[in-house]
Amino acid sequence: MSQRTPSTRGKGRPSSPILSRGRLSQAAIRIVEKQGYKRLTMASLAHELGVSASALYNHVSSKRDVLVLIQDRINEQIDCSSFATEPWDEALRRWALSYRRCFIQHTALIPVMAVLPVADSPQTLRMYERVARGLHGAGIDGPDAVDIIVGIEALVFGAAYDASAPTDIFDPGAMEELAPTFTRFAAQRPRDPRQAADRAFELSLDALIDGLRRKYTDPAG
Amino acid sequence: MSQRTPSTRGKGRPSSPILSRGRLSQAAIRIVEKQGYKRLTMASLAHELGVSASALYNHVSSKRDVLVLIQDRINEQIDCSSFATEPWDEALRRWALSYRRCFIQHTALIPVMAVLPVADSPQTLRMYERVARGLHGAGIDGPDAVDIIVGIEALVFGAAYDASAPTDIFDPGAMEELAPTFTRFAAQRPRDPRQAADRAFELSLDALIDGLRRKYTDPAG
DNA sequence: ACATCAAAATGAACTTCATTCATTAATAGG
DNA sequence: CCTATTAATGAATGAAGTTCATTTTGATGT
Repeated sequence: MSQRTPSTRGKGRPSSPILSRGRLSQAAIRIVEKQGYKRLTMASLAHELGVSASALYNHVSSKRDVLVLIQDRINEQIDCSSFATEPWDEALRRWALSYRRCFIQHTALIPVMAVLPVADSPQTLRMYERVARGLHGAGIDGPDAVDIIVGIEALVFGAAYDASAPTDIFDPGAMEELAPTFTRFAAQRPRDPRQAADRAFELSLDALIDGLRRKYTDPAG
Repeated sequence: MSQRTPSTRGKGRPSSPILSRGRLSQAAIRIVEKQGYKRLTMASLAHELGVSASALYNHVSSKRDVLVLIQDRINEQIDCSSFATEPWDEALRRWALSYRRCFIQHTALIPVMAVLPVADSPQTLRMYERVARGLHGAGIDGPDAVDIIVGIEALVFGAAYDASAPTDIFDPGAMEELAPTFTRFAAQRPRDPRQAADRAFELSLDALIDGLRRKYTDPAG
């Protein structure tokens, strides 16, 4: 699965290391941002780096590995800083908003990430640690802290898909009579699908966090 | 995208219709349940039906189409009946539990479903209608009702992935020192990954619904 | 019965990918 | 300088989805 770090060569030597896991993931992200995940192939990645496709396999063991590398880099951009400054509930909210914002453009990673052992993703682990400490500081411990992380993540992943859904996703087309109530409600949403998705996410996130607040912040405290 | 219904032939006639969208999705589900999504190929599906792969394209326009058909059949199994008998919050809870249970074995469908126009999925539309009516009966209307559906679905999708994650997903391996707090908390979860995932989902679902209850059920009422 | 026409099935070919392998070039250490 | 290791190459493999020209089939109207 994961690769030993294979290159300690050419330290400060004239020859620059042509390939490395770092360059590889950088190039992969470049392709994804310019052309989307459909266009990210081992061939296109190799082309971007000026090598042949088979050369990549000296540094990663599969395309899935490439996706894992990308994922770890994207995870770096998620903002967990609020746990240092805000109450746990507000920090959780900001974390979730940032998390989702980062992954709206990367839904293709979700099936990989969601079942990826944290051991393969150091940045993810760092993120979890910061959140766990934030919750710990608020007196939320043990399995519950992990469950909260997992739950927020689940909502974030699902909501990231929504934001990338097509405009007409709730247009019932010829089947309107099958669902008159739903159709009427759906028609009242914002026309901009992104705005509609944002609204739905924030509604659920606020409700979730409100529920957590009630459960974990002693009402008598 | 979607196909006209092509066969109205052989009604009650001696010759049985060899292929149809119905048989196709039935066979696809059979393969998936016996051998998993990895093994569901156009070739294997054709084999299961005793035809050649190219014959399938007279009934569906792509493999994605096959997945859409499967999805609609699975959606039929989700239990929405509680909206007729229970208060909206409890009904929402039972719906979510059933929804997740149905899709734990079908996470491969999630990337398709999540961005699928409802017009391509009659059973999904029927389900939404029942939920929307249930919420309407509780005085929850318009965009908010849709946003609640979308939010619950998001949580369900994300949580379905969790339940199919490997046992050791939170084992930090060699990086334990990067995340001591998180590691300690994670170690206290149930060993059975399915049980751990169930617990996390129910914790978040309960919190979410509690938050919704507070928002939509007048505390003075 | 028979001719006809459209739907449906066939098998071969095409395309796109990821991945493997034997070989070759280059580099660091002794 | 020699040698072992590491990395890059290009050709080949194989799995999948998809297309197409052609044939088969079955229902329909005469």
